[in-house]
Amino acid sequence: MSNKNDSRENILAAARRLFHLQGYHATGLNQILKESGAPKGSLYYHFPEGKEQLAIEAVEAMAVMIIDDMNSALSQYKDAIEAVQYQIRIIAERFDQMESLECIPIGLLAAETSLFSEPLRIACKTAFESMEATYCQKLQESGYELETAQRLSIVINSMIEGAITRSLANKNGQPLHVAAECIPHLLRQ
Amino acid sequence: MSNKNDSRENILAAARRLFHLQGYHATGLNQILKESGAPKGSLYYHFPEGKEQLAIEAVEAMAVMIIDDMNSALSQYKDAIEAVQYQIRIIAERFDQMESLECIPIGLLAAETSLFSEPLRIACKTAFESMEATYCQKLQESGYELETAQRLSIVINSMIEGAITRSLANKNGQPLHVAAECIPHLLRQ
DNA sequence: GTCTATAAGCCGATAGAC
DNA sequence: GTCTATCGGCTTATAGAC
Repeated sequence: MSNKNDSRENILAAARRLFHLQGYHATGLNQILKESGAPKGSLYYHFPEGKEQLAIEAVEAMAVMIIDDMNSALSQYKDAIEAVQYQIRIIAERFDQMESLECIPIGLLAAETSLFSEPLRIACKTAFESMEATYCQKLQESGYELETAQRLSIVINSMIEGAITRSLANKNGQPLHVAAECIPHLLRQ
Repeated sequence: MSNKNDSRENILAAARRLFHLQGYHATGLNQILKESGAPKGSLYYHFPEGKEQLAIEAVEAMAVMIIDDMNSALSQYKDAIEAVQYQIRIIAERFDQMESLECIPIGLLAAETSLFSEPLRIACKTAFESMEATYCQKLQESGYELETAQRLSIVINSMIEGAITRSLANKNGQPLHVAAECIPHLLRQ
């Protein structure tokens, strides 16, 4: 009863972490099982559709985590421009210290799997839309009209995802810092 | 003599195409060889360091191709803002028609391999820098100061990479079209 | 429900014939 | 230089004991 949930949750937590860090194709089920401590039979009992189902649930869990972090950053400033800048700078500093790079973009999974698995593509798309809805709400609270806020949310999200990838290649947070500097120009329109 | 180059070039061309379309870990050497028609022995003769070397050279070849496309798009308009918008819209239309999605972002390879292979990370970083230098030159020709042009080039590149990924998840070019609309606000500063 | 043993196939890489 | 046969290890997935 509680064991069931524990086992399932352990597998899912390891999957979320590893898929987020390494991507879909670089992460093997054996690695996930080793890290979670569960045996292979459990995985297929809890996730009968195998790796694809596990990845879909992992993406959903990532989105919850990311949006949680976003909200706690965005709530630090009332003004949307300052809030988004602050959120980007928090991510940038992680790259400067090359610590806890667990937050590699969901975009990696999206790009890897969009032409490969339709259900996974939908899961990534839904995750992106939830993230954008979070920006959208903050922008509306700062006085932007719904339609403008929606368009800007997509651009902010794209820019951050791209800047994270760029920062990975750079091995520092500079591209993210530059992105943060541009937010005022992007949002004052 | 010419056979040698043919074989090598065939392998490299297939590698470039497949890595660009599927990413590093999803692409097997067997698939590359099958597509290029070469046997496995040839691959290790021409690329003695194996898959990693092949991917590095493939990334370099991708960058050349991409920059070529960029230049022919950017040269259509004298004004940098219009030129970049035009370039983005060309990519967006490919996604609208879901055709020739060979141009999946280099960011996929960068994100996949940055924490995995240092030489590959450097190759991706260098590719990004070449792309940014191309934007930078166009911006300088439109009157931007060097330092401003450099910062903006990184942001443009990040935004496009992110918007391509976002468009992949969306299965249409809308995020790229929205990004193109934002270019004037980003560049009028 | 939990776990093990194993299947069937692909991976990157290599040895060695020609 | 070109090509084939093969290695050891990994992959996802399953069958079946407990």
